[in-house]
Amino acid sequence: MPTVRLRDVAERAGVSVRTVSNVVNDFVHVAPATRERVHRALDELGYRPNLAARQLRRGRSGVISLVVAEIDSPYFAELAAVVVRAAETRGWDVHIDQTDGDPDRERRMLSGPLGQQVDGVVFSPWALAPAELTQRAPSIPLVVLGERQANGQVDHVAVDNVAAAHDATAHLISHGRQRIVALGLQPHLSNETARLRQQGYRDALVDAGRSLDPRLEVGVQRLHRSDGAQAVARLLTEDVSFDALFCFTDQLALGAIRALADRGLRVPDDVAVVGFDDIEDGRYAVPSLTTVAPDKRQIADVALRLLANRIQDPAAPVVDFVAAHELVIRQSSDPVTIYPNHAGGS
Amino acid sequence: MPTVRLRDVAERAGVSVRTVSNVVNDFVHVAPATRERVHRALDELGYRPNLAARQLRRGRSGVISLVVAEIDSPYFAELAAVVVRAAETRGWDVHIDQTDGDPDRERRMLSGPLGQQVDGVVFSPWALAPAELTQRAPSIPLVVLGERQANGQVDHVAVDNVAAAHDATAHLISHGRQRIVALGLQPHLSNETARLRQQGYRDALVDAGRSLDPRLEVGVQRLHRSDGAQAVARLLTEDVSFDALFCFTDQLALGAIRALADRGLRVPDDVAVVGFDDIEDGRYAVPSLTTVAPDKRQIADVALRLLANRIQDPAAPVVDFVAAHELVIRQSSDPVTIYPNHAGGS
DNA sequence: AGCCAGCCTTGCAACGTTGCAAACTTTGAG
DNA sequence: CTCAAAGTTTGCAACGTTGCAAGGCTGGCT
Repeated sequence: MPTVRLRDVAERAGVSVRTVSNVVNDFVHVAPATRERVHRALDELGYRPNLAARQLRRGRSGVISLVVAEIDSPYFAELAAVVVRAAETRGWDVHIDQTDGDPDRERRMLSGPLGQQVDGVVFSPWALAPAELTQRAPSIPLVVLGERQANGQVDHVAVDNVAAAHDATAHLISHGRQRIVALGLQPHLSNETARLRQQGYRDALVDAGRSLDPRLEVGVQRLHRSDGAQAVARLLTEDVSFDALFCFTDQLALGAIRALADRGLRVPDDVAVVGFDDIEDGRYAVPSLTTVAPDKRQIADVALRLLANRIQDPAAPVVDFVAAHELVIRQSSDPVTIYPNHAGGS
Repeated sequence: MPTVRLRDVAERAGVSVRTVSNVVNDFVHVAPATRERVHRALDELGYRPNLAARQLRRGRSGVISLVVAEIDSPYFAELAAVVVRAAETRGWDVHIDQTDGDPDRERRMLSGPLGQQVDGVVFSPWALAPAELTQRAPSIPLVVLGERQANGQVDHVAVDNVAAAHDATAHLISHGRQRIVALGLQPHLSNETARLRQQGYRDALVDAGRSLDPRLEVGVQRLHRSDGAQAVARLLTEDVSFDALFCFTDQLALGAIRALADRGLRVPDDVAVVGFDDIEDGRYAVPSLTTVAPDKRQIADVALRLLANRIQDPAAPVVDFVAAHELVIRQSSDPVTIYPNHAGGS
C-alpha cells in the first residue's frame, strides 16, 4: 500500500505541492482546468490526507473526545450515538473514552485524553466532585454533561435533576402510593446527580405533606441492573414495606422489576416503578417502564454547539444550559396504560 | 495553557532535546542523574507528548478503529466495552466508528477510517458481502468480526453461527415445540450472519425430521426491538400459528416478547422465545431471556491479538478463529427455570 | 503602449517529534 | 599509560502538511 502524498499527486498532475493542497482544501483562485487535472490525479492515486501531518501543521485535529463512565451502559451508549451523529454534521470525529466511574481516570481525562490530540472534550462525570471540574478546566475546551456545578466556570448541559425527580415522585404520590422508595444513592461517590435526584424526591414528599423515612432511601454500589435487583431483594428480606420505587436510572429500575417478579410481586399493582433516562430497554420491557426522559438529542446538539463556541473563543462567557425532560408514563406505574410509546426504533 | 514541548523541557533541564526524548521513551543509556533531572523538568512543566508529531515521525498512531453498525445497540456497546478494555492492555486507544448498517459507509471505513490515522481496524460488517471485504483488505491491517468469508483472505473471529443456531433451535424442539419461527432474516442486505443462522435453524428442523415452512421464516428491516415487535404483531394478525420464536438477536427477542405480552400471550407457556447475543437486558428481562451467548471477552482478546500480529507482520498467514458460544437457558424457553444467571453485573 | 489589479501558482519554512549516526566521555583491559 | 569498548549525549534531517508572502500571468483601463 504505497502511501500517497501531496507530492506524488503534484508530480502526476504537473503542478506544485502547494496547488494540490489548495485544491484539496477547496481554496479559491484555482483555475478550473488545473483543479480538474489535480482532481483526476487525486482520484487516480487514491490520495488520502495524512491527518497527523495536517493536525501538526494546523494545530487542530477535528477530533473531540466523549468521556463517559461506561460505554456499555445503555444510557451512555445512546448518548454516544447521538453525540457521534451530531459531531458528524460539524465535520468532527468522536473519540470515546471510558472511565469505569473511577475518579482517578476521570481526573486524568480532564487534563486531556489522547495528548493534545483532541480539540475539545465532552465530559460526563460520574465520580468527580464539581469543584474538581472547575479547577482543572482551563487546559482544554470542555463541556460538562449532567451534574451541576455551583459556580459556573465550565460550560454545562443537564436536565433539571431536582425538578425531574420531583415530577417522578409527585406522579407516584398522585397515584396514591404511600411508601415510595428512592433507589440509587451513591454515598461513597461524589456523585452530584444522585444527590440532586434525592433532593427532588424529598422535596416532592415534603410538598405533599409526607414525612421522610431514611429506610426508604436506598444506596447502591453501582448502577447496573444487578444493583437494582439486589437492593430490592434486600428491602424485601428486611421487611421494609413499600408500594413504589423511584429509581435513579432505568437500569436500576429494570433490575428492580426483575427482583420483584421473582418474589411474585406484581408491577404496578403491588409496586409501582419509575426510572430515569428513557433507555430503549425500558420502552420494550414487560411491563414497559415509566421514566424521566431527558432530551438526549438536544443535550448532544447543545453540548457540541457550546464546545464549538468554546474552541473558537476560549474567553466566551460560560453557559449553563438546562435541557428539556419529560415524564413518560408507561405501564410500570399506571395500570391503565396499555402499550404506549411503542414507536421509536433505536 | 502554554503547550509544553520537548524543547521547553530540554531548556529547563539543561540538556538537549534529544535527551529528553530519550528519557520520555525510556531509552537505555541515559545517566541516572540526567534522567532524574529531566523527569523533574517533565513534571514541573507538565509535559504531554504531541501525538500528532509523534505519529508523523513514527508512522504509527497507537490508535485502532472499531467499526460497528451502531454503538447504541447493546450487543455492539458491550462488545465495544470489552474491546476498549482489551486494547488498553496493549497500550492502544480505540476509535469507534458507526456505519448505521449502511453499505457505503462500511465500504468507506474499509479503505481506512480517519485517514492513515489508525494502525488497524476491527470491523464488524453488517451489510457488506464477504467478497467485498477480501477485495479491499490490503490497504490496512484488518480483523473481521462475525460473518464468515469463504476464502480466508482476512483474519477473522466469529462464533459458529450455524452450530449456534442449530443448538438454539434443537433446544426448542427438544422442549416439544412444534411450530418454530425464525425471526431476523435480512433478505435486502448481504447480511451473511443472518443467512448462517437461518441455515442452522433449517438444519436443526431437518435433523429432527421436521418440514420447513416458509411462512415461519420472517424477515425484518432492521434489528431493533421495534422490528421484533412489529414482526410478531404481523404474524398474529396474519393468523400464522406458532409456539416458539428463535430470534437472531436478543433485541428482536425482547421486542417480540413485548408484542406477545400485549396480545395476552404468555412466555414461555404459549410461546417460547430464544434470542442471540446475551445482552445484559436479556438477563434481567421478565421473563429472563434464553439466548446464545458468544464469548465476547474471547472475541475481543483474539481479535486484538490477531490485529497485533497482522500489524507486525502483514504477510503472516491468515487466521480464522471460531469463538466459543454457549446456549444459556432461562425462563423464556423453560417454565422450570426460576431465576438463573442472576449474577454478573455488566 | 503602459500600467494596475486581480487572478493564479509557487517556494520556503515550520508544526513537534524521533531515526540516524557522529561525537564526546568514561571505564577497563593489556 | 594507551587504546578499545562501552556508555552517554548531541545535531541534523525528515515525517506530510499548510501559512505566508512573493512571483508570474492575464486582461482591462487609460
